[in-house]
Amino acid sequence: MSSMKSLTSRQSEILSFISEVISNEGMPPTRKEIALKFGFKSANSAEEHLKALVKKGYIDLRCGTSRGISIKKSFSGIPIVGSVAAGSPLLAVENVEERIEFNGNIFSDSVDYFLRVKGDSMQEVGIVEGDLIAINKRREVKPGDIVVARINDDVTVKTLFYLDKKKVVLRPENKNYEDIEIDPSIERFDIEGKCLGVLRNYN
Amino acid sequence: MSSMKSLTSRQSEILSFISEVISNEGMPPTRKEIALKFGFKSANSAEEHLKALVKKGYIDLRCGTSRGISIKKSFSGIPIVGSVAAGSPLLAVENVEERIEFNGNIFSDSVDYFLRVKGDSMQEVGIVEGDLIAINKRREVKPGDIVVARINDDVTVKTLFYLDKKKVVLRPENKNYEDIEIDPSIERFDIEGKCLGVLRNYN
DNA sequence: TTTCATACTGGACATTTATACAGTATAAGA
DNA sequence: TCTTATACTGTATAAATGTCCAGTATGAAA
Repeated sequence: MSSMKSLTSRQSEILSFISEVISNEGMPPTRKEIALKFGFKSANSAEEHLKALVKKGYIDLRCGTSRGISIKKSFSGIPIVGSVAAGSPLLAVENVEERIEFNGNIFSDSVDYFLRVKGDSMQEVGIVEGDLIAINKRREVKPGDIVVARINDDVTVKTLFYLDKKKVVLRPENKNYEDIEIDPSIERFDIEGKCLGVLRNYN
Repeated sequence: MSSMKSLTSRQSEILSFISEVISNEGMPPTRKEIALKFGFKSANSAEEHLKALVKKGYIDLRCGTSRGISIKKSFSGIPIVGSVAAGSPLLAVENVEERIEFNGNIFSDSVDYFLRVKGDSMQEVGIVEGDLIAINKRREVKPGDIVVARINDDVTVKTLFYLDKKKVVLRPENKNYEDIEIDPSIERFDIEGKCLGVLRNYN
């Protein structure tokens, strides 16, 4: 898992396309459809890319079967980000504890990853320790949104209360905690994404 | 939606099989695969069943396309049960407010339906008004489980605290509410299912 | 009674599809 | 430098697949 053969940008595009077609059309594409999408004049180009993806362990091909492409479980699905190592990107391999299969039109935007909630600072809006929150990566958020923010090296989930160039206020949803005020010109501050919803699994 | 053309048992079996193959194999079956499954000696039998399903509005066929079967959204997916009319079965048409596409290995058991939460009686465990809770239909539950129960004509979601033939205690997870004690030999009491998890969508 | 829907078998055939082989060209490693 | 991986075009072909037509048989509806 850690030493994963890297894909060329073209191969990566192909893999994304396959994944996209599966979720949009409900079935994997044919070689011809891949060729059409990328402007290949021969279906064999698609075939060769597929073989490369098999060789590198990203997909399986069922031979003799139309549309017999399946994306290997370990690389499909949406990553669950557990504890975040200080300063590292959220989606760095060491932060991804697992991946889950998840298809559906449940949330209002696409889910880039799930973040496992630590602590009780959001318990009054029903977000509790261990919950998975669905995150869409974006910089633009508005007051009232529940956001994933990075303050210096720490990642936190709070309600955005106020935001301008000189001042940011993040509000915990728990009477025992106080608002966090940040001056982005002094402290390092970044919006990592917006919380689209919550997923909790009992047992 | 309400006056849905009914399927014959064979058609229903075919539809279930298609749905099963899609979720297991990641692509719809061919006519031949359907024929194989049901022991038809001709792929045309499958073709005719597919046409019947199209005619009755349960699926779409993309012509000339291998495996071009798609189950119509309105009949796939998992039902969301909103307010429950007194005395009616949870999954009665009038109680289903919507359906959502939902595939994945997220919950510990299969989700039969989602129930939309009313009120704040479970807020201390992070289940709040408007949340969807994933329910698995079953009679057997144990203390500690969050259950969907029917007391006389009312449906309620609570933590099961105690259960024997003469006494049942359901516990709201909110200090403002008191335990509900039922004598199943006097009151009508049924376990409708177990809550597997929570789904919440902001915005 | 005639029609129609259901549920099949059997055969035929055009398309779709997977997939091999022969090339061309470029860039990276050994 | 020789090899190997990448990224394509072009051609070919067997197998898979969709889909039509002609039957048979049954039961329900008109």
